[in-house]
Amino acid sequence: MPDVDAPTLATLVHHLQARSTLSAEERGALLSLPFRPSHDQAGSYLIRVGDPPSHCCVLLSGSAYRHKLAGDGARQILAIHFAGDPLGLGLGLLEASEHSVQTISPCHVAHIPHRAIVDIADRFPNIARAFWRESLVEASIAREWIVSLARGSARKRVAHLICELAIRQSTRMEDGTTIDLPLTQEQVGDATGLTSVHVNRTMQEMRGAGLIRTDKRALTILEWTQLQEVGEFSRGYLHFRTPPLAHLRAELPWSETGAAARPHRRAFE
Amino acid sequence: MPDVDAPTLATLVHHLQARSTLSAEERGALLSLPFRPSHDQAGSYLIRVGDPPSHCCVLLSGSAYRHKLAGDGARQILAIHFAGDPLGLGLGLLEASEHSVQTISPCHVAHIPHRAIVDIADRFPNIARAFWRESLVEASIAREWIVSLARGSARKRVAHLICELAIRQSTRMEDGTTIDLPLTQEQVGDATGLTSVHVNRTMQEMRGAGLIRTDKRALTILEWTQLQEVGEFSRGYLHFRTPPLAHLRAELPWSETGAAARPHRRAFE
DNA sequence: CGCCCGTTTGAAATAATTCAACACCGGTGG
DNA sequence: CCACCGGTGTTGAATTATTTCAAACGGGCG
Repeated sequence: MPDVDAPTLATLVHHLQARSTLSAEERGALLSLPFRPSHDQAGSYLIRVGDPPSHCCVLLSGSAYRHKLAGDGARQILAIHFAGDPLGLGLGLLEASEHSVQTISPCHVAHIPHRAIVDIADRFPNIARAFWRESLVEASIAREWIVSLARGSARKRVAHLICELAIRQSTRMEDGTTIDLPLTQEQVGDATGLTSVHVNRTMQEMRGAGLIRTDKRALTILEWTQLQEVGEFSRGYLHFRTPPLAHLRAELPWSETGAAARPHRRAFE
Repeated sequence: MPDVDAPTLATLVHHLQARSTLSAEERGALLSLPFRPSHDQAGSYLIRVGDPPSHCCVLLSGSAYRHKLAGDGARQILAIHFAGDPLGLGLGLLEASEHSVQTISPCHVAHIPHRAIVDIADRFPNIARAFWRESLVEASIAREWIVSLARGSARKRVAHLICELAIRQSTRMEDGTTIDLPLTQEQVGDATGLTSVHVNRTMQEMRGAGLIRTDKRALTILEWTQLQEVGEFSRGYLHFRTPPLAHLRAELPWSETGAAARPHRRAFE
């Protein structure tokens, strides 16, 4: 029962173009990458830790997360992914993935052999740079998560996660303030390093303060500016080329210089 | 007062070869990259957040860290770097760095123009892959830090940091068990998301338990296996091609399958 | 209808922070 | 030479955010 038109990698091209400039020829080369389409139900593993890497997955629809298991069995979510996101683009350059990728909702996925990824990168230096740039941005996002998780209160962590998902979804949003939060509260906890119980209380508090409203898996941001303040969120680390949507354009007072305001935690020298 | 021979990028080549295979021609091309040497005292900024990227820094000697300021002014250290490490290799592909790099000790640094980095990557696809691989490993390390910081007790976080530094230094270590920990306890706290007070107590406990010994900035690992257990450390995420030194080769029981032992935190599906 | 998953609520336990003071140590200047 | 000094490490006691455990609730779905 095929429920979509013949799948294409157009969403991947769209995703790459959010941060890289591609020529028509390069876009064509990307669109003609060989791939195997699949439809996976919620909870399927797309990449398993330790797997010998054979292919890269592109999400054509649905959402997924990367995660890793801590020693005590707790699951730490490392990133949330939506349609268009490539998963494990550069995996072919490493011996094994050190984390797993699992679908959250039912997903359409395109599996591209790593061989083809490396080939196209060798033929088109600009595509190689776009792929490299993707990895740089992934690293940047991971570092931002480090700051959020290591330094932040529960409120900040949850707010920061919501802000990130909002900005990353903003390229595809119609109604600008309602985003797709495909996670259960337990999964939000796994992403923010909190207990589901505490996530619950935190989100209740944020609802009570009028910052957000939730309805099933849809989350509406009522006070974008305040939410950014609570999450100490500044979108630079996402390295989007395009400006954000107008209604999300509010800027924050936070900046490196401004942040140095707290004196007793002075920087080195 | 030049205190070393004419500086070369040999340490960079050595660093890259820990994870990538390079031909003689490629090594030669890397060694003939143009660069400006500098000597910077402890605490100098090599890269400042928001800087328009102009050059990549290679540490020829000394140590440095990347860091970011949280909204409340607290400093979060994101990575520790030693001689040979390239800092901001791919920065030329982004509009601005989203974090700063600061020297810890006096450092010799080679500044390579980004233009030259991109050029050599375009001419040698295998070097492009090596650079890309560096970014992938950086992202992998950042993700491991996420797990350690979000999920770990103070003991785990500190032990994990020590283990990582030990393995990363092991390619250059003579005495295998004594490593260079160029950080003050406050800086360890900034790296692990803990208070210097708590770092102090935690390290005392680890010394008391006979896991480590410290002498100024030198740290001796007395019980490598136990330290790895405490830090839930498994070196895979560093993606070294070469096996670790013999005395560090002890393997851990932790693995994805083993970790699933704790039942009530079951994985999705 | 009953079941399961996710959410909500409460109370007790705990890890880590905060604040404050003191000890140590190498360097610097009187 | 000693006195002082700033940075680092150490210690103690009170406070707090978050976890843990446990139980109940609600709503969609077979």
